[in-house]
Amino acid sequence: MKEKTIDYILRATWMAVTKMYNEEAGKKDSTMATGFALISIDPEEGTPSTALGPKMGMEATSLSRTLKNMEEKGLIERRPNPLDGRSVLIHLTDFGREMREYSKGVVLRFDEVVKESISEEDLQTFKQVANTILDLVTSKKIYSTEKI
Amino acid sequence: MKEKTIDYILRATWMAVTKMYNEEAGKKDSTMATGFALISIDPEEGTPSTALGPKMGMEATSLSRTLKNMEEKGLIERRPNPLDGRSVLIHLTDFGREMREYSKGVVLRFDEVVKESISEEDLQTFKQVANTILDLVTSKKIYSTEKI
DNA sequence: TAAATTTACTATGCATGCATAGTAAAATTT
DNA sequence: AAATTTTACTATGCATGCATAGTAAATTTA
Repeated sequence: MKEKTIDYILRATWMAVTKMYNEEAGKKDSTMATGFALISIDPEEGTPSTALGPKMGMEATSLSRTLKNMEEKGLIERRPNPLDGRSVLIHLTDFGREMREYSKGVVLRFDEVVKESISEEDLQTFKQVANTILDLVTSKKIYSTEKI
Repeated sequence: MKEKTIDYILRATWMAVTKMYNEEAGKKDSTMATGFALISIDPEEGTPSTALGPKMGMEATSLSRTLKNMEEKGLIERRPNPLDGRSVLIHLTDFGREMREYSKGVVLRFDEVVKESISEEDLQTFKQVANTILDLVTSKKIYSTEKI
């Protein structure tokens, strides 16, 4: 049997985690991205949405749609930023705070189980390799940039 | 600065790879999933689509749509399977074979650069950790299964 | 063999990722 | 200060992932 490639393994692993997170979120009629956003929003004060994207690793355009859905679900309110007319401040509702706790629990539980199951040293290697791959890819050193 | 979580790192890395593959495929008006499918199709004889999904790690429903798009692009033909009236056999067109070579090049190039940049030992650890996470997730041992 | 079940797809809907395009406000340049 | 550029969104479209539902053929069961 052929050895699986790095990209295959990365994809399979992330897809499985995605599915698991969406299932856990789905138990409370939520989604993975909503959970990530909830966790990134300050529960006490308004969070500018510009702060959320980089924190979550989500692009502004995807985030905008997620926040719209979250507002429709009653998880957040988008209020104008008095300091900047272009910007919005995200405030959690009580329901949002409740769901934030749930989402944090899901993510923490996963992290705990991973840490129980894999040695600290192997996890460090894993993170370092992933970061190296990320750097290789984002530094655009792999392919030429010309259109063919 | 807080240490990034495993899920964050997995997601960021896979998303970067996805984007890169889609960019490379986009240079020839193709997509990542199409490239993966092309690589999995036998260039010489008809491949039953039941064989493709597991090989690519793609569910039947996603694969079906991808194959439909590929047929519309002229990359493949779907022919009836004389041995089974439910099944289809996927045949590459000449254009499909040409694009298959291109897609293989993209994937191989990535694999080569990764192997040049990361030690064999670290890569093995990376794969092993990813597989452990995959097992943890797919064995459903992380969360209880009740709806709340 | 007839009925029930399983298998192999196909269609469709939602979530989310990226790309592109557009708007309005802020910041910068001239 | 006016013009230009940048920034912070928002809207929308396509690709792809999963879920659900439906169809037809094959297989199994009774």
